[in-house]
Amino acid sequence: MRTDERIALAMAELLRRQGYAATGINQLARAAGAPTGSIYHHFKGGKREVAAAALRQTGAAYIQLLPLLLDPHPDLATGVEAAFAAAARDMESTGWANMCPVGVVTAEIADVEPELREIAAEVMQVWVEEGSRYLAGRGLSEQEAHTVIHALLAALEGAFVLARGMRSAEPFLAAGRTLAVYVGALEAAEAAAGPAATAGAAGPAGPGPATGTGRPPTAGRA
Amino acid sequence: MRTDERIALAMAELLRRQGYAATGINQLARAAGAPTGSIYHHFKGGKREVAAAALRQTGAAYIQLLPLLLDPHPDLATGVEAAFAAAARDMESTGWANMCPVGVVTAEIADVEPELREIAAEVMQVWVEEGSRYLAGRGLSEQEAHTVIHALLAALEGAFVLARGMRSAEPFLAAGRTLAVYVGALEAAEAAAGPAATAGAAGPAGPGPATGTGRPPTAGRA
DNA sequence: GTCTATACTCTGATAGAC
DNA sequence: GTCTATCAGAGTATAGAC
Repeated sequence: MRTDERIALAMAELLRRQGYAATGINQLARAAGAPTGSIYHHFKGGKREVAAAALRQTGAAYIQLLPLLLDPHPDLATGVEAAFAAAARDMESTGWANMCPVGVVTAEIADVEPELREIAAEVMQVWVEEGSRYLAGRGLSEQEAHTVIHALLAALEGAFVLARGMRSAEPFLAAGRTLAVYVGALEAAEAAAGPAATAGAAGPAGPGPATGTGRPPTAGRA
Repeated sequence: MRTDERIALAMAELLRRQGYAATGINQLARAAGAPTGSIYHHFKGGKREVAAAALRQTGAAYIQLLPLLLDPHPDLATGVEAAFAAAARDMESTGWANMCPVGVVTAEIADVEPELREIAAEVMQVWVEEGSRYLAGRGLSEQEAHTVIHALLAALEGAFVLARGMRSAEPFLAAGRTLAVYVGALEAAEAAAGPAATAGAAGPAGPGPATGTGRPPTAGRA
């Protein structure tokens, strides 16, 4: 692996464990196996530029997990619930430390480091765009895909925080269940209304398992 | 206001804007209007002890908002949606900076400051207990109250993070809508099953507005 | 490109006068 | 209890040999 890649990767790992302010250049150099001089050679902007590269890198990697986790499940609802359970297992196996660096940095220093906040915003915007495009491809309307991806990302980042504090999988499981129910109701409604409009890659995609009431959850609430 | 209260309050304010590591003692002294010596007089544990006091203080204050925000609404569903909308407005009015200090500190330094993580865990545990007790008092079963409060807290903390990064109210609105739909379905189910068991403080508490299908969202999913 | 040595600033914390 | 002066150490960043 190239040196600059090693440095950015080490930074991402440190960011999600201790945040930006608590991460020092010397510590980063040790973790990356490179002297401090190399860091400033590859990243003339110093610590901030390394963090920026780390955020972009992990942001791009994270959104690829969405199709990877949801594609195997024929209906979105069970896929969402399984994805949250998988996130819980992953975090528990790392001692409740493996949070998302983008979330950590945004929470920590959004106001004091405007440049990093801007990058976090770009990353999140990509999450929303690619995520809602994927969900639309799975049969949700554009508007509902937009709502679901926002709620999903919020629930995920928040579950990271709560699970990390309480050292419990329950935030993930509860968030996964409520979202799965919401998405399941949407899917049932779309299937009942017009399954012809969106010929997704999934096979039969009939109504849910034993829950096919075909009732949308009060589409236009507010 | 007493000096130690002023110090803890100033710390809470700094914590939610820049996190723990980036907040210095001198900055805290300036913000609290007290010299550094006073800080160590009132908090012999130094910076860490001040942060601990700030977390406990704001944690206790935040959970009181739950009944305050939900009591005015006869059904939980609209109350939840309104509460998330209120949080979005509050955050927007402060330039997307007013995050929850407990969430910030937990995300930032849960692993590097075990003592503060422990305190955050205690605060969150109180949130879960008092929150689920309140929700049970509003008619949810104990098990569902437990699930809803976990999902609600996760969605809230996560919405803070996303909204702060993207400077958008949408994470709050989307999270509020999905949770409101979930809670609304629960309420409709309970009302249809047996409205006698839980004689809450609410009045008629009939089925939801124009959505009274009385269909539980697949109670025992997993 | 890699690595060492160092300059300069700021940190948390303390001692002690008032 | 309040406040000032100061310490020892860690922080980022840089200069320059290899």
